[in-house]
Amino acid sequence: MGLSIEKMEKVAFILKTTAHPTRIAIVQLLAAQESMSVTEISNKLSVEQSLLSHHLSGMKLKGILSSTREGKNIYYSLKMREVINVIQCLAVCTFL
Amino acid sequence: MGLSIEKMEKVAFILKTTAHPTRIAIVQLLAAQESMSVTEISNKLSVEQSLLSHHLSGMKLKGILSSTREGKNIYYSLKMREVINVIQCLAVCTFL
DNA sequence: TGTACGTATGATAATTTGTTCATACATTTG
DNA sequence: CAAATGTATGAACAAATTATCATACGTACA
Repeated sequence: MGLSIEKMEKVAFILKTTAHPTRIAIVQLLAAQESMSVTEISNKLSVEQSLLSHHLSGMKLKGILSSTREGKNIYYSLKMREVINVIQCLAVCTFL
Repeated sequence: MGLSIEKMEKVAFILKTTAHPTRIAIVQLLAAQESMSVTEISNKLSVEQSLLSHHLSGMKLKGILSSTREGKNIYYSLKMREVINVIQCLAVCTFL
């Protein structure tokens, strides 16, 4: 139970990376869909391309997502699947 | 699985409230200890009184903690115990 | 009552995140 | 190769968080 300071910092880091409605929505999509292109995600979520790209590359940098190019498209998918549980954990609270 | 926008915002809200090393440390303490005074927490974590107080009242405002006064002291305790799981979820990842 | 202790509060400063916009890069297709 | 499509990037700005400081508030006790 006693996490080290270092570990707490890492956990905080990942939590921060997840703590945004758009990014939660991205995780939700990729939890259900294995992989999606930027345009697909952008349409689904109605988020402007550039902004979405910033979110995506941040999440990738931090190890939450991974990406692979296929022709003109780049497909993102969920690498750190634990975040699904993290979100589910809270989403399940009826009082939220 | 398909969370509403509203729910995603609420989840993000709680995640944000947790996503900080000091606040994670606070949750850890109160997961193991039921309740602690501000001074006790401050000593344990070596966080300055005023800063700690800001963290604590924020977390209280957002429903994560609750507090009760006992004489000169104010004791905080964990109200939303789900956050323990949220943290545990990530802390368990060996790659973190 | 006044002094000491524990805690909160509010202003401000410092830092970090989020957003927008213009533009660049990569790939495919005509 | 030029044009079109999909995506990334970087700068500039806006907004939110975090930290610091001074000070106020509440309670106990001499």
